Amino acid sequence: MQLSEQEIVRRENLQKIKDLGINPYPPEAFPVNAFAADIKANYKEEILDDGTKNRLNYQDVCVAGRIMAQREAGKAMFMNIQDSTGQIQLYLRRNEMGEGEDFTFFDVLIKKLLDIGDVIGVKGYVFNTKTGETSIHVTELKLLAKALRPLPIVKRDAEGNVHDAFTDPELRYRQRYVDLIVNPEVKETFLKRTKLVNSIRQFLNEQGALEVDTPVLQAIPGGAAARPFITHHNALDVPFYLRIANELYLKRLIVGGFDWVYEFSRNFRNEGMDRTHNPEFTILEFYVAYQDYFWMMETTEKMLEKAAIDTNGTTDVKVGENTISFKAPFKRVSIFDAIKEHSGFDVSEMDEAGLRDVCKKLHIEVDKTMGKGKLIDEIFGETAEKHFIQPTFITDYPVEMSPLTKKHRSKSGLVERFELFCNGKEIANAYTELNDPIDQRERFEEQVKLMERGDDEAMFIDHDFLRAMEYGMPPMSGIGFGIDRLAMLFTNQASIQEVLFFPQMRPESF
RNA sequence: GAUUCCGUAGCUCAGUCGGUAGAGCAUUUGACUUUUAAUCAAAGGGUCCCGGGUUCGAGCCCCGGCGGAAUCACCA
Repeated sequence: MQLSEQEIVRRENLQKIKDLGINPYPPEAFPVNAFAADIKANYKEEILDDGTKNRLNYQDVCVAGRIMAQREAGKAMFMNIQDSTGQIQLYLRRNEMGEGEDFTFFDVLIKKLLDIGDVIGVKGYVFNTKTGETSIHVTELKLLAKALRPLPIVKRDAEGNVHDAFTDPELRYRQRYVDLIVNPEVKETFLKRTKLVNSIRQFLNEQGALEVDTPVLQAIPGGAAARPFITHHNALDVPFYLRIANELYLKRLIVGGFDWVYEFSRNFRNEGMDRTHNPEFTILEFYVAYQDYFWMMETTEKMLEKAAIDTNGTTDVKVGENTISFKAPFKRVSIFDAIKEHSGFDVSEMDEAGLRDVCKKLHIEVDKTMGKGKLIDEIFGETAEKHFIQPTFITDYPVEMSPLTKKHRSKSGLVERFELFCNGKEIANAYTELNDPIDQRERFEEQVKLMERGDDEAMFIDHDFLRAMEYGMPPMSGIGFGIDRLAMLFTNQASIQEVLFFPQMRPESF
């Protein structure tokens, strides 16, 4: 291994620390009793009549964290350490750190052998410096973990400007741990993502929904139209697919008698990667017996309004140039009205030839494998989709592109389906679910025809799913939310890689 | 998968017309007992992503590859 100058110095320092009889990776617990952010927010002191200070709290703290900066000042020293809540300054004095006249600990270990990046624990008392910085006056220091690689040094000045920011996306994503250490706003983004997920989970649990787990390894990759990853089970000697959706399993559970089930489903799709697609991603799906897609729209509004407030404290979310309001209710527009409004064409009564003609006039590329449904979807995607910035339900899709959806109660050729668009992107997809097993079998057979026509994303027939439906599937409504995209919206990130801790990358060679 | 752009010290970046490789931070040595982008003095640190080619001479020009980003296609 080729070591840099700084790595060699740190390895030498490690050996010197061992030579001093100090374990650079001690096993025993360190009794942390305070955190940087709490101390800085809550420390209090008063000035007495004689001018001396009376420190009121945090006079016996144990704090652990990573050294982020060192400033030597003669026989004293300042450090910034960073714990899970933020940074706080340490103040150390030579004559307080030794035993008697032996100042080895301060002169050698602290001044020479500790480096930026090392994890330490300190005991001491809190005070305010002359310049007003709340700091820990350290009386004891313990090395908890020696760092052998130098961190990127990011500096922030008094105005809050960042200097020498660690920005290279490749390094940030491949070494997310470093990104999280030196870029506090990255940590913020992920904390928000978890707040969002917690809010949704809380909402669903309070409504009486049941969180469940269903198979990731599936013999038939159902519930969506996408290319799957394929793997192999050795003992059974059969192929398995990583799930592209969990829809058909959740519906089986509704057959089994649960009224409302949900799952945050990690799905896998073997498709291109870009700033809105990662090969593995998270969809929240839930299915609710005896409800329809109108009820689902109202539930979606409630859930997202709460999620916005829980995540950002307000229903307004700033995304790039736009401010998006998640205040319920959301607009509802049928897909045909949306197309008419943004393309000028009324495609509601058109056959496949008419649709192909419209595509030609709009200069939309199509191929022979596309059926009526896919053509309509294409026209919508090219002309209308990007205009829906505020949350909008696009409703009543053509039957051809919705093989799992119940036919519309009053409009022939359509199904009871909506997609929720936000900032010009789809973030949810919901149906009044098809529960007629004869109809479902016919729809699957239509998919087989599409497959034969060359559509490699058409759905497989899942015979066990049909069997379950034949036992009697309660009417229900179901929905899927793109959780990563929701997280992007709520954290104002333009790239999915910014809301995934470890986005997929080409494997690194060492 | 296609196109465009990018790859120089641990990090962030300069590098002119093709002519001995530069800065700030970090590192090392020294000074400083309330500093905070600490300051002051000095020093060290490079497979210029990899491999070819052109040239007397390549970080720079040409070709191929690797990695990343953006746009497009597929998709959520």
